[in-house]
Amino acid sequence: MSEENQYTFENPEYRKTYWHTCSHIMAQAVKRLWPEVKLAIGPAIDEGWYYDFDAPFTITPEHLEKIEAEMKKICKERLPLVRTEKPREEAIAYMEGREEPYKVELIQDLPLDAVISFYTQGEFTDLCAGPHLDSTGRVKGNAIKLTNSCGAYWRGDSKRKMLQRIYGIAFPKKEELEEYLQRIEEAKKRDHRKLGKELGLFMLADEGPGFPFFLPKGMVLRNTLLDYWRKCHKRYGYVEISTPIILNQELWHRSGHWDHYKNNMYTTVIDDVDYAVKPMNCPGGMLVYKNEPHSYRDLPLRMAELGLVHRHELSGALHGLFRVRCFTQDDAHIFMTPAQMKDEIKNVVKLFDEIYSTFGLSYQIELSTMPEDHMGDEAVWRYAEETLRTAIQEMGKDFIINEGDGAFYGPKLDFHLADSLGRTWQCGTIQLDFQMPERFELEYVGEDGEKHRPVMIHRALLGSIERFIGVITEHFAGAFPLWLSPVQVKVLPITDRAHEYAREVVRKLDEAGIRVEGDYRSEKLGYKIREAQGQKIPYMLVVGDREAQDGTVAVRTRSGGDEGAVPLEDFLSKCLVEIREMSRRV
RNA sequence: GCUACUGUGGCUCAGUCGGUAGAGCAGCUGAUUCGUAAUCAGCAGGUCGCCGGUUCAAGUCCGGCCAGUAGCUCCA
Repeated sequence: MSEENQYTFENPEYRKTYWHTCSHIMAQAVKRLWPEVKLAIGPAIDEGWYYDFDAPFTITPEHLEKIEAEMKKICKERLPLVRTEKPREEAIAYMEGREEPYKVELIQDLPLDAVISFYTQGEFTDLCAGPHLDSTGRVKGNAIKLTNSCGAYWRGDSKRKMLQRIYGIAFPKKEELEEYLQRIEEAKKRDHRKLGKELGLFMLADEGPGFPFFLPKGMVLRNTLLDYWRKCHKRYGYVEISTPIILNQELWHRSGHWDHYKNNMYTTVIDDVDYAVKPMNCPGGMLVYKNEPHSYRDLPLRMAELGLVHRHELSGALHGLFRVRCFTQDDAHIFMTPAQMKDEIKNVVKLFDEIYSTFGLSYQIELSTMPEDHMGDEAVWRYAEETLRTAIQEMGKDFIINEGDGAFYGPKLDFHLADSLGRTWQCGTIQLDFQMPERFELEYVGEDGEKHRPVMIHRALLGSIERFIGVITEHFAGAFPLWLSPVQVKVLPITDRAHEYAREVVRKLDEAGIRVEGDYRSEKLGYKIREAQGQKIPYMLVVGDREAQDGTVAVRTRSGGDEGAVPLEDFLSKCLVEIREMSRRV
């Protein structure tokens, strides 16, 4: 990092320091206004900071305004921030004296040899490792915005007290703050819930919270996506199966799901026998594998399934298509010999890369390791984790480690994609599983004529079809590439005289396999364009007397406007090329 | 599930201090035939999320439930 760059806002380290100091200023403001409020923690985050408080009243937007005003004052006071260190007992006594029980708990939980440091600004002192700006005067008081307040559990533990969290953001210049807030507003317009409604893609009903309905246009999108998915999977050597949605409870006991996942499972009774609705597809896949004997020559055996699963998610977790209670996983179970593992993982990642890049999506990989609630012994887990790690390292991929976040049957690589507001959602996942083959006693006959146990990969690429459609809706802001657009071309006759020719254009495009509609209403051209534009239809073909005469169409794109008249045949062939190439041009 | 907030025609939203609901768009009908982002007129459409309470009177106040939103927890 160059010297002059060190103290600019572009430097992420400096930015974090700036926001961390803001969080202290906010806590100081809160303590000045309401001394009875207790302090919990207040770190800088990727965009801004938050601070958790235990307040005897509900924090409302009016409170936030008062806090902002007080923060402005503190900035003007130019209070120097001074670091001090205290020995453990003294530190505890100090925070006890200040009646800050949460701080006392934090200090008590620090390792015995930890350096315990404090930062003081004026009358306010907080337990903090730092670093900080040297003065509250370095923070621009009128470029601070407290964005919202909400509940948050103390130490992230849902069994402990719920505190009140205030989120804030700040910039060195007021214009930058306004620009940031503007950007958030723009991003909200791309929300897939809003676009899904406007574009007629999907709906949710009170009669089934978390159970999405697909509307005709959404169904075209979904089917087109799946056609593409099937083509790719065939090329990568997958076969496709389908397994039942409901299977008996004995099976779920055998798979381990009952022990580890029953809180999220829907159950039913058929002829006095207990059944469960599948929350995952694997047990069905195991039964298919066991349906016939396998030779090492068959491996790796890649069995894909577009499996509809149901999971009882907490009501507060539901979120449009991103978090639902029933969804279709583009699942696959790959059975292989231990020696094939690493190559097969790479093969899966290669397929992921191909499909994600078709949409222009970038991802972040997380390696999730053994959770507390797991099956199987640790050595096997560590071996599986190591295999996943080396496979992606050898492919030159970056990843972060998510300690203890694996599935109960094995570690996994998760592929996270971002939504319009930068929140990331797990889509793809590659999970290595030594447990399930054991539990289901899967076998294959090896070269040596002996029976061996295969290893298994569970993987989902899009993750959930629903979630993925939500992600690409936001990614494209509803303006899907031509090949994916529910309606690819809209023909707009200018007057009734052009209707006959318009119908001919529609027929020709339709026969060529283009998804085309005509707008024969008695409305002005501008009105029809406005509506087609709002529906983000890639191509509008304006046809009037001139076009009917010449056998042409006046092409208008949703992004570039009027492109002039071309012969219908020329438009059609260009269109077909664009679809075939799955271009992301428009 | 937790904390807070929100819920008015298909959509977006008004509705003051409690006095019995309003607009624009969409829809329908008619007129208009108009060349690149909204033609005009008329009509129709709401037990104000649901249940209960307070009151002479509740969209409005109170309670409970349901659903949604933000975040937490959890997760594809």
